[in-house]
Formats: sequence, C-alpha cells, structure tokens
Amino acid sequence: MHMAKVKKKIRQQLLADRIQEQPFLTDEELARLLAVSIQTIRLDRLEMGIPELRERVRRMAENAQAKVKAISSGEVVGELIDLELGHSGISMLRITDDMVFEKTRVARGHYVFSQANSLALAVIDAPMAVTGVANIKYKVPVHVGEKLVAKAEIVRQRGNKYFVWVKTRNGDQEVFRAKFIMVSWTEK
Amino acid sequence: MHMAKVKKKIRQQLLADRIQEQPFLTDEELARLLAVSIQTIRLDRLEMGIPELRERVRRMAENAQAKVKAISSGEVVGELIDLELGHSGISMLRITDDMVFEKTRVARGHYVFSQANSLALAVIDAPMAVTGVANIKYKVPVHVGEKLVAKAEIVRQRGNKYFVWVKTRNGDQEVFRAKFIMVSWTEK
DNA sequence: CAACACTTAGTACCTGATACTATAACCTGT
DNA sequence: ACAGGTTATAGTATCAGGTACTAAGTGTTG
Repeated sequence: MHMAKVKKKIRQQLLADRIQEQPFLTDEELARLLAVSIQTIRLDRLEMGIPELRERVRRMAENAQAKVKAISSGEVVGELIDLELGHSGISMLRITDDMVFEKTRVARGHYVFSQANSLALAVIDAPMAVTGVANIKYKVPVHVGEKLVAKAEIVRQRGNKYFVWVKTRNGDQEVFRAKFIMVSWTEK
Repeated sequence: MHMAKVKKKIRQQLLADRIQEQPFLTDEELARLLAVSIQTIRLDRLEMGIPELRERVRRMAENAQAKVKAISSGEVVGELIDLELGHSGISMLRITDDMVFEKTRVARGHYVFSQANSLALAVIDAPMAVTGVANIKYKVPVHVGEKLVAKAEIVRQRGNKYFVWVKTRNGDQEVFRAKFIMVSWTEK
C-alpha cells in the first residue's frame, strides 16, 4: 500500500481525525496508515498534545463510565437537589454536549423527559413503582449548557396511583411540563 | 477444612470485589491494600481469570462507548429496522442489564420513551424538529432481555405539526403506546 | 516429621510508550 | 547551485505494568 506523502499540517490533521474516530490505534498502526515512520507520529502527537494510546483509553473509560452513570444507573437523572418523600422534589440537569442534536444544538427530548420521569418516580413513597401514563408538553427548546431545574409535586393519590406534576424551568422560563400517573407495585 | 484455603478464598473474593469497584488499581496498589505480595495478587488474578489493568480499562472503554452511543449519539435509540420517511418506521430495542431497576429488573420508563420519541422524530420528513406534546401510556412492565419493537406512524399533518403515533410491542403484547405532536422547525 | 498447599522472591521478556540524540532528506531563497 | 532551516527517520536508554516461569520459603495438617 503506497500513500502519497502529504504536508505536515495536513498529515497532522489527518492524524488527529483518525485518532478521534479510532482512538484504539497504536502509534505503529497509525504510522502504517499514514505511511510515515513511528517517530513522525510521536512527534506529531507531541506537538498537538495528543496523549498516548493507554492514556486515551484510560480517559475514555473514566469519562464514558461517568456518562453511562448519568443516564442509566443513577436513581435520578440529573442531580437531586431536594426531596420530600411523598410530597415533592427538585432536581437539576445540566445539558451537556452529547445530549443535543449536532445540527441544531437543541437537547433531545428524551433527556428532559428522563429527568422529569425519574424525579416523579423518586418523590413517591413506595418501594416499587412504574410509570403508567404521562402527558407532556415541551414549551421551549433547550440548548447545550443550560441548567434545567425540575420540580415535581404529588397532586393527588388514589389507591396505588400517584398523580405527579413536573415543571421544568430554565432560569425563569418554563420549558417543559408533564403530568404523570405513577403506579406503585406491591409485590405479590 | 484447610485454614489456608479459607483465607485464600476470602482474599480472592475481596480482591474481585475491589477490582469490581475500583477497576483502575494496579497490582502493586492491590497488593498494598490487601497486605500481600504482588505475586500473590497476580496468582489470584490468574486463577480467577481477571485480566490486567490495561486490559480491564480497554474493555471498559469499548463497552462504555457502545452504551453511550446507544442512548446519546445515535440518531435513533435502538436499531432502526425500517423507515418510510414521511409515513412510518420501525425500530427495535433490546433491554439490557443497565436499563432496568436493580431491585425489580423492570425497565426504566425513559428508555421505552426514548425509543419511541426518537423514532417519531426520525419518521417525519423535516430537516429539524422537536417534540411538542406527548401522551403516553405504559401498559405492561418490560423486563431485562426483552426485545421491544416500536412502530411509528404519522397519522396527520397540519402545517408544521406532525401527529405521530407509536406503539411498542414485546412479542404480541403491546407494552407501550404514545401520541406525539412533533413540530418542525424552519430556521430563521 | 513428611507432604502438600500456599506465599513470596526473582528473572527474562513483552508492549507501547517517553525522552533524547544523531543523522538524512527536502525545500527555499538568493 | 549551494547554504540553512525545516521535516523526517533512526536509534538508544528508560519506564510502567504487566506475563510466564523457576525457585525457594512458610504454614498447616494428618
């Protein structure tokens, strides 16, 4: 395989892109792909401040773990600010880069929903519960960097059904509103 | 009953737990924490088939990246099976371990929502759009391992508002149903 | 006390690097 | 055309965090 030699800056750009796309490549593999020596790759990385493979992998692992935790494993999506079990609760979610659409920079709806839904679940005082029904209105698009504050309130309880209203604000502006009916689940 | 054996097993359990909790520890650090020699740690890892630090980190990075991709960066949550732009679409989502509540093994509601919502967005033939309103009913709890098939259909369009219905089934059973009003977004 | 499991020590070697030195190849201007 | 600077390559020493293996203790226990 013979690749045309390119200028340094162009090569460095190619290198950076490649590493961005496939961070698991060693210097040796990168050298072969760009048809230069391994020393050149190392000089380029040094100049551009790109860390070595192991360091890249380590960072990805830490970072990705945190992101996975943010949406999947935590009890509540976002940060729980206040909770009065059986009455109300408040949580905060910061919209990060990976929660938005690339083109529009507008938050994907399911993040806003997730915050509200998980908060609604947290406020009800029952060992186990699931969402039954939800009525949702997105009022204003949310952008990257904004901090969403969701307030949940139990407005009525009938048997094992809890009616929870959640209002999400960005600053003073209400951006989202949801009514949930949560169903508690006595094990049998 | 051999005394030494018991000690060994307990230590190995402690070791396994520790690595589970803090996978970024080197053998040297683990040796210090458990007050044994580094060789003992290595023998233990060998016996239990626990890979070395670098390998552990590498696996975490790969794996976590895939998970992050599943919910955050992909256009559609789940796997897009079929899409007729402007009419309908089908997607499939496999419920994995980290999508469920630990205690109940029931899927968190927002995953089911995310699948439906992202599919609803995908079917509408507009460059940019956001969710406006959603009416949702969870009919049956979903468990780990199950495959959810969501079908979205555009039922009406009025101006820049698209009315999309999504029905999600697990096998023949309908587990979830949603009506979305999506709003397309002409940039100005 | 002898047998055997367990633990520790130590060595050679591996990968994927950093850090540094030395030299070769390529432009560029005058 | 040739000097001078930039760019590329080669090579060496060293490192972390291991694997794989050999050898020598240290208990425990029957």
